[in-house]
Amino acid sequence: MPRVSEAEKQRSHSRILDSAAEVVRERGVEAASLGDIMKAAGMTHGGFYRHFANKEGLVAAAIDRAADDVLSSYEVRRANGDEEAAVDYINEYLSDRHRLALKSGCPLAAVAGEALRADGLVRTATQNAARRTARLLSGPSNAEVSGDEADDLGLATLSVLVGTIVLSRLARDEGEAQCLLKAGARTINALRDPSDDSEKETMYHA
Amino acid sequence: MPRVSEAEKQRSHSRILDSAAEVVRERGVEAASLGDIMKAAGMTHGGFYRHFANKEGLVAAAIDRAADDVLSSYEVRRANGDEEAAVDYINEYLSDRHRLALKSGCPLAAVAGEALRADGLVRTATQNAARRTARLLSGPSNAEVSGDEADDLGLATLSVLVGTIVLSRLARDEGEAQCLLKAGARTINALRDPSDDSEKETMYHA
DNA sequence: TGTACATCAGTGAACGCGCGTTCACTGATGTAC
DNA sequence: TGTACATCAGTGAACGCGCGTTCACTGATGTAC
Repeated sequence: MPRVSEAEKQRSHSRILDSAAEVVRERGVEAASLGDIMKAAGMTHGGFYRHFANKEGLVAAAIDRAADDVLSSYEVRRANGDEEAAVDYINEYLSDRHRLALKSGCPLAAVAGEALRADGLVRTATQNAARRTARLLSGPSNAEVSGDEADDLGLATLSVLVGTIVLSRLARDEGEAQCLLKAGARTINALRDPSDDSEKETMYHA
Repeated sequence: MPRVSEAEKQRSHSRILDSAAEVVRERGVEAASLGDIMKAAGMTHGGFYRHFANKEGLVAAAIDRAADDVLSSYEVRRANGDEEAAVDYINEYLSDRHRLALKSGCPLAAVAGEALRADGLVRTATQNAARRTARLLSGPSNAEVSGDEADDLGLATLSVLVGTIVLSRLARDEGEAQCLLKAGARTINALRDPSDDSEKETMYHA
């Protein structure tokens, strides 16, 4: 069959990336084999190196792609001044749908545990995903609220989201999973809700 | 050299378990090889099967052991009515020492990301570690506070701890790591501090 | 517009490697008398 | 208390397996004339 047109090659490239973004999230970085990824992309393993330098390069690109998949639309909304973007992201994040959809969910929740031991491209890609997500979740900064404080809210929210979804996926039954998701939502309310009288509330009555 | 006395065998068993508890937390479940674990225990790989049925059995036992290492003393304090046990555990958990001590730290933070994809003994051992930790962190239940609500506080706190430490270990520099740890501490204060006026405060003025 | 040819995307066999596991072996341990 | 012997903890070579990676090959694509 080969060779194939340049347009076809780009489509192959996309299919490999999409496939990797799913398989890496579903199985984890190490357990995701190039053979499985290529098979899911409808190709054989030998063609892989026409598209990526090595597995590390693919995984890093796949994490970027996964982050795009889950974040882009919310980032656009927020950039357009939609103040509900973060809230909607949080609600989707703590949903049953997300808990059960490992392969199409947040890449941080799927690979952070491995990435913290990695270096090079995979670590960097995961750090970037964390930064983007924290930024999406950060509070508005203005005259009363420094950028640092706003960033802190993003990091705090992200920590709750990641910890909650990871533990809910580990839970031994549905009930425990539901408890965790609800507890996470309550924690984030305590963190972000203006009715909270902690120091952070000042961020929200601008 | 072989054979070796029964007492010596027990010591070997302990060394393997200790070694596994460290290597599994440091490298992760999959990346922790029996060869490395046995070498760190001062033995060769062939002797392993006199002690454990297979790698899965060792890893599960190692997670139990790691949970004992980090939890036991706090569990004893709490069982003896020491109300500071949970607070001390939280402070230790969100410390730089813990962030940098992956191999002697909380096994959940080290393996939860892998365990959520596992089944069998490894998943169960990790779930047990989560339950024990959540219980340690749960609020006191009494006439005013149901056991469920107390448990919820434990799960909520645990989610914050795990999410925070995982992300702080992934952080790209010291500053970001510090921000995360501090943000986690603040979140937990908002969750547990009596000065918080959210519904959960009632747990604390008994 | 055809023709000749270099390029290169994709195939599938092959590679070395490290893994978990098995096994024949050794010799001190524990036991039966 | 000694002696003879079965047990078995630990060794190190060997196993099959799946992995990431390499490579000779194919034949449609893209290009030069």
